[in-house]
Amino acid sequence: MPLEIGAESLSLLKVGDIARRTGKTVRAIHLYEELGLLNPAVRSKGGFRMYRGDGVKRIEWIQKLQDMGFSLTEIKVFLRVWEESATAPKAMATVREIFTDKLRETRETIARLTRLADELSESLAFLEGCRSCDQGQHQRECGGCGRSDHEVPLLVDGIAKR
Amino acid sequence: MPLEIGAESLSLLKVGDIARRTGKTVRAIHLYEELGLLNPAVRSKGGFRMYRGDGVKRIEWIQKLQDMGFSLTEIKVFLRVWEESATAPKAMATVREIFTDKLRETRETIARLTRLADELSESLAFLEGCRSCDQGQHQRECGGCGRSDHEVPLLVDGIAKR
DNA sequence: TCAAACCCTTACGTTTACGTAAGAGTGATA
DNA sequence: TATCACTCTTACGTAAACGTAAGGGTTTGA
Repeated sequence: MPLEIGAESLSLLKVGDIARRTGKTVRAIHLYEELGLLNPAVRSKGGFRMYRGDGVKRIEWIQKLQDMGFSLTEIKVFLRVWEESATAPKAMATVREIFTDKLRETRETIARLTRLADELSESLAFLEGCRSCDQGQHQRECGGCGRSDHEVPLLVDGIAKR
Repeated sequence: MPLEIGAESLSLLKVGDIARRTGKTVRAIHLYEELGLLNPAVRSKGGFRMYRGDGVKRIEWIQKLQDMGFSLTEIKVFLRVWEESATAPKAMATVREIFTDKLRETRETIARLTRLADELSESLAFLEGCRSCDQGQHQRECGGCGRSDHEVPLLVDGIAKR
């Protein structure tokens, strides 16, 4: 008769194993548990958290949502909504809603960052002209060059003020 | 003989004025001063901070850099580098460097967010198929439908686990 | 059975960009 | 001169996502 404990521990991972496989720290995993994002499958009789392989998947999922800009608290809400949905289609509908919102938000962020990148490019183009500035001029006298005010981008203009 | 004080105060702004014109709070402006990002032009004899109009520009500049992802501390370094550059062209070279770095970083962020948006779209497309799921099925039984594992996006798969 | 390597809980620390409150003085106006 | 709105300094509070340390058990393998 084989040892049940041995057979069990073959497929169960300790928190440190999960940490290594996900790149997270043990502390982070503990935190996720405190927040209700991930529970160990069982505890060893000594109290060790024992996880199944899908614990790794759950953490990768959390990571991805974090990358998308969800806070851990939002992720928690996400899970609760899921768990409280009586039927699968209803649960999926909620998930679709959340994802749709986040997709819109992400696209807005992309648009905003694109505008900022454009501004940066403009500023850099403007700064090219500063190469030919009188080499001995002190930075405090910057602004004294011939370039008219309205062509100075805000990103550059703000520095020299004061 | 006109009152000098009157003439002065005509063009000087109190911290509350600056706050209103920039949408920042008084506390925030105080913080910027603590961090060395913005100093009042003078103090009234009673100790009130008095700013010139370019204070507003400086704050708008700070706001823009924050939008770009600079921390206040980074902005401070930015200003110090500028102030310590002996000549204008040298100062501008440093600014170009910082902006170039940030531009690259911003583009990387845009690329990352674009990939995430794509993943979201994929997941949403997948979830369309869940509309036709057996209406009575409980969410806990999700995954029992005929769809093969490898076509389930991580963003969806991670929810149902555990 | 012993030791090294892990794990447990509890709880305070860290960073960022302010929020908020207290107690007191200032400035412009009636 | 009396107000009332504003401002001053000082200093503790806040939210997020862990980091870190302390004191003490648990596993596991030699």
